[in-house]
Amino acid sequence: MPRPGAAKTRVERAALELFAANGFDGVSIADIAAAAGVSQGALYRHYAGKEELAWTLFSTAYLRTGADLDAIRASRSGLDARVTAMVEHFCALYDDDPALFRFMLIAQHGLLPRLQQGSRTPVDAIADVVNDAVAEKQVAPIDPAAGAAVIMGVILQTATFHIYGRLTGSLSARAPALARGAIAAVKALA
Amino acid sequence: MPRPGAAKTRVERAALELFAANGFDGVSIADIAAAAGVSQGALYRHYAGKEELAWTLFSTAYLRTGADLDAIRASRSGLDARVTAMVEHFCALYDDDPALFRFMLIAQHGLLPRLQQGSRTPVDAIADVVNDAVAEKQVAPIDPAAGAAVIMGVILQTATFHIYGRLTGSLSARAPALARGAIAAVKALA
Amino acid sequence: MPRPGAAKTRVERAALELFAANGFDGVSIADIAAAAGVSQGALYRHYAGKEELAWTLFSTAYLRTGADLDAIRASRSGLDARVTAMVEHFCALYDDDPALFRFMLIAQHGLLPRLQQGSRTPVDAIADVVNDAVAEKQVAPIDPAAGAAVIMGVILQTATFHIYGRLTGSLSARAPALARGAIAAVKALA
Amino acid sequence: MPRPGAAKTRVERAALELFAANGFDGVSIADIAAAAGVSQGALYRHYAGKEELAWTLFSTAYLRTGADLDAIRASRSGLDARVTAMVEHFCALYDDDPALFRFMLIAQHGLLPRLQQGSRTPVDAIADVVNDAVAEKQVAPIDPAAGAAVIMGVILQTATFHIYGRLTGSLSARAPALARGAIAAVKALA
DNA sequence: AATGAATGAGTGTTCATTCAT
DNA sequence: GATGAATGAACACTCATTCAT
Repeated sequence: MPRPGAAKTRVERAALELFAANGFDGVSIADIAAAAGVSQGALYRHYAGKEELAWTLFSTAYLRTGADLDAIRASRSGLDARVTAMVEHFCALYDDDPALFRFMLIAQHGLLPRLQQGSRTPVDAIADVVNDAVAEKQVAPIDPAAGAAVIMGVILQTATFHIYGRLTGSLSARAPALARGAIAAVKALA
Repeated sequence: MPRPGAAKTRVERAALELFAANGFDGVSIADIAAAAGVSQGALYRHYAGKEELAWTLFSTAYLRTGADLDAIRASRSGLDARVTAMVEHFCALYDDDPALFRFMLIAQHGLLPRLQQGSRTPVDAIADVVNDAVAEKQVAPIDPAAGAAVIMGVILQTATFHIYGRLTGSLSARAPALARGAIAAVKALA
Repeated sequence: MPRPGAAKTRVERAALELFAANGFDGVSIADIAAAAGVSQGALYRHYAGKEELAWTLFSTAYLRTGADLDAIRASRSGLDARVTAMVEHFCALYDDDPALFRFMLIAQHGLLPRLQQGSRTPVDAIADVVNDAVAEKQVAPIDPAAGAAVIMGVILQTATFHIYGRLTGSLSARAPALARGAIAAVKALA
Repeated sequence: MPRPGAAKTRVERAALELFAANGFDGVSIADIAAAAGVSQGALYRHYAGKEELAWTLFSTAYLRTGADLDAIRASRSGLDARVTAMVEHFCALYDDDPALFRFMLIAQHGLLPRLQQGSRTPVDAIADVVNDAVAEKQVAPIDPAAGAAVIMGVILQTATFHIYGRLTGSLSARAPALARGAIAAVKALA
């Protein structure tokens, strides 16, 4: 007799791991239910369907990350400090829960278009940091989205290489170098 | 009464566009056949199955890109010149055939593990460029894979932003800035 | 609103009759599902696939028959008594469930090789009876398998003729004559 | 440039071997064409379809065997001499072309019903031999079909055991014993 | 609340057959 | 006459979802 709520947590964790490993279409409701030790029907008490389950997992994690980055932006000033902290945050996120990170990386292709306009995504937070830096003349005028692209590219591609085994070891150990790379890249864009 | 061979070409183009837009699992053989104006059975004369069709499209494009980058590396010297030419190459690739680019971006998650060891991928070519630069003391010693990650990240994430509409206009116009960003990022890694 | 478990039984009966009448490849899952009054998908809750369904039906009936013949051998002595009882058993089997008999006759061509070594088949039981008779000098030395062949041939070909309408009436009525024929054939082999 | 007619022969041989090994449904037109070294389309110049090809092979061999047995019956007298010759004929048939024998054994389940009434089958020839023996008081009165069943059963089941490896060596070597068994079985039926 | 049997639409694939060349 | 590309109907099987218990 497990305490209520435990089932939901187990389902979410199982779904996350399976989605991360096999992609959305590579996982069946039967897989998730089996991994979570729950009946298939029970899943539908908590989620309207498979898609909604994935969407809940994704949007929660994605918007949470956006909020975290917003908090970093609010608590620091200056492009260098902010980007450094953000890169560290991403690296810690990856090291703490690679499955969650990989899930976000994979799921965006199918789920990003579903985000309602105005949501604060990680991209928005980073673009705002770039925008601030331009406004404060820390960097020459550039498109904030273009700046956000190179910052995220440096991080995410490094994570991707790690997933595929081209890089090993903790990502956090690489955070300082990645931060330097991201900052240099933004400044060189202009 | 189309001439023979035309069917195969039409199938490949249709498959590429559909895969790029909807992902491998989001496209059925029926979809491809309908888009190509061909019967479903006809597909199986040219490909052993859906997976093999996708694999052929992917590996052809991916290895072709690897070969192109190897050619660029062979025809130039110096980190800056090589990376600049490579970035230009990627941007032109994207502008010429965004569907192909997006397909490669999407398909790697499922198909990369299938590449046989020793194939020359785009990553290998770029990593070799970084390795050369280290050997020639153009940059301080860094892991070639880490260097390749930031270079590819700068390019691919920018392309991704373009796909999702966060950036507009031709990517080639951004090539010089991206090249500067990529080069600066690599040099700052050390 | 049929009670649970009824579906499985109905599926098995429908499959048996259809396989007996049309052969394994002459029956589709759709046929079986329709005859059983069940959806196609429901079949897969009970069996991994069409092949496994046929295999279950066959091996159950075949090994059951082997066990029955072993029991007959254990409960009697002497070639004549044993063969007579076995022939009666086969005839009763045929009369009780001609579809099952015909299914076994047909299915062996595809499924016999799948029997794992060491299983007690009807052939083994009969061959052992012949072997015993040789050991006890009731018949001159012959290959037990050759003896089993003629005994089974007498029975099975008679059943086959009945299936094709060359013989009519209950097979059990013919059992005594068949038993005499089978016994005489074995003894004449030497 | 093979001489005309050669293709048809190669097709028939290939079809026979494949059908014998894999059953009618286990062989595709593509398989046959490939094994015969002929295009798929070419098959339809000689046969209306796959079924007709199988039917031609079967009816030719089956009716030919019937005719052979009729000839044996015509050229000899007495149950013993006739059955002995017939058993020898079957054994020689098996030894000379096991694939053909196995094909006939397998194909009858699907194709026998297609024989038009009045054709002289092997069964008819053997039943006539039994009938003659009854008429000539060589055996007590029995149903000719029942007699034919035991004679054929003795032969065919022995052949079946040989196919499945339960018996080895040439079948012709077993012909005398089999003939004795078949004759004894018929006589014991009454 | 939870189960798991059942559904039915959809999937990738096969294959006998046709027919333009 | 021969070829092989193309067809289209069938096939076994999967799976998200529903619902009686």
